[in-house]
Amino acid sequence: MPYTYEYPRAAVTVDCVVFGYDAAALQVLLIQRGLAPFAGAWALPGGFVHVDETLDDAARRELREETGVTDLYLEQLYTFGALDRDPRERVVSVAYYALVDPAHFALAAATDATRAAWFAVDAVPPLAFDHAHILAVALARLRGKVRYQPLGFELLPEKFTLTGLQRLYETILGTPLDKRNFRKKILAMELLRELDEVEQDVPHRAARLYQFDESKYRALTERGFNFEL
Amino acid sequence: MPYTYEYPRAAVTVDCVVFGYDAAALQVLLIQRGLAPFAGAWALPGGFVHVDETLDDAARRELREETGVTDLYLEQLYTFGALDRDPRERVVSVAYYALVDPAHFALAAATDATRAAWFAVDAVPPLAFDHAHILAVALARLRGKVRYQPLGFELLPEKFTLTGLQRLYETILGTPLDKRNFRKKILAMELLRELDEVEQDVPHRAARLYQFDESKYRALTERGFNFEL
DNA sequence: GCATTATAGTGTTGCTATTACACTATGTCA
DNA sequence: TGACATAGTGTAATAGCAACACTATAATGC
Repeated sequence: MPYTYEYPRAAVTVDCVVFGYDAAALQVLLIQRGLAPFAGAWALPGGFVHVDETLDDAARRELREETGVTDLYLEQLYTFGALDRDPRERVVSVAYYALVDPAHFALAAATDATRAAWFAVDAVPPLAFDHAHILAVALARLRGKVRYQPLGFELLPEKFTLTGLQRLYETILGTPLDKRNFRKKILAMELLRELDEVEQDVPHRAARLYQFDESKYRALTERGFNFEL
Repeated sequence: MPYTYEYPRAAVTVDCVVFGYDAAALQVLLIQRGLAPFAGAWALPGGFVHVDETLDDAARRELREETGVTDLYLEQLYTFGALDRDPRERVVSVAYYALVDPAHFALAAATDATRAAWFAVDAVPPLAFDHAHILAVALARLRGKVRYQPLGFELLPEKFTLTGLQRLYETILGTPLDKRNFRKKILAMELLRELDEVEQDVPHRAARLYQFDESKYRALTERGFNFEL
């Protein structure tokens, strides 16, 4: 049942840049398109916004449908509205970026229409549409924001070692950090709960495990505290 | 000539939060709506995005048409997609925020359809749609961003005094700043060109005028320099 | 023209935060 | 039990930040 409008309209899509951290590299979740345009090419998960769902809902729905990822930190990134981003028609895309621990869930099985896989952010294949550009913007945002918001924890398992956390920050920021200074700073913030557990199955002295304490963070934030580096 | 689509679609609008600085207060530019919905109410300037213009172009066009403002710093803010933001139909709004020196241009004359005026940001009338929310988000962004990007200069005349610049920052940030420390810091950045001119028509010793040096800023930025406070 | 007023302009010091840096401790494995 | 791999820990020098008050200059009014 077709709908009629007085003027031609732009369609609205959402596209999601899902970051994960694994194997000591920052990864991004891509899907392989089954349909034209760009059939066979890799692309960011995403799709058209339904008329009865919010943008956030659309982003979560597309992620669930196309990749199986459900539980994640999700934040709007930017809205891309170049005239020729989609060869079919005028499409405005509201881009989101998301952070997730890849070990925490299984990717959706491949279907006829789509297949999902992780790629290291510095080794992504050519992407459909303007998705390479969107990815670049998302990376810049992540690198900028991770310095003054405790986002890094979203990419790690619930329990992690201080060295693991440091490696993550080194990977995202692209610079080595001093071990003693890093630990001093992080611990001084009192955002971490020290657990009575150590990592398992390592061929050397095991490191103590820590947990991010969301409630402490919220309490501190209300008192004007600012996370930094 | 109506257009037909398979599914109902969201319409796309742009809305602009235009900040100005005058009379020692931060101001926002509003228009009074002539048409339903919200006829007579004040609202952010904005309107529907044409199918053959980018989002940025649409924002600039609406500003020109509705307010007469043409030359300004304009940046995308956030995209609002709640289901009921517009009582007529589903409308997704890409919001922009803009900075301008109000003294630099004249507001567009009132027409049957619209009338533009400045309001102090802490004394705006009730706004149409979700525009009060959009304004709040824009203010938060401005307050956050002004600390690490030299945005303040966009709100001032080309030539300004150091005290004027300090007052602006105090107004936006809502905190008093130390005069000597402020001057030291700003001058140490070497972003300002010191002019051989002083302010005119003041009933006391006249202050020296300075000018923001955009090219110096770009040069420094490329070398990893970061504006702060 | 002199006193008043209003703002411009200017340095130093103590404190805090940041950086740079190297060794001992502990567990695993062969 | 020795070799190994990583955990875990403190200090000193430096740089950046915050706090603070007086003199200089132009205009105005008497």
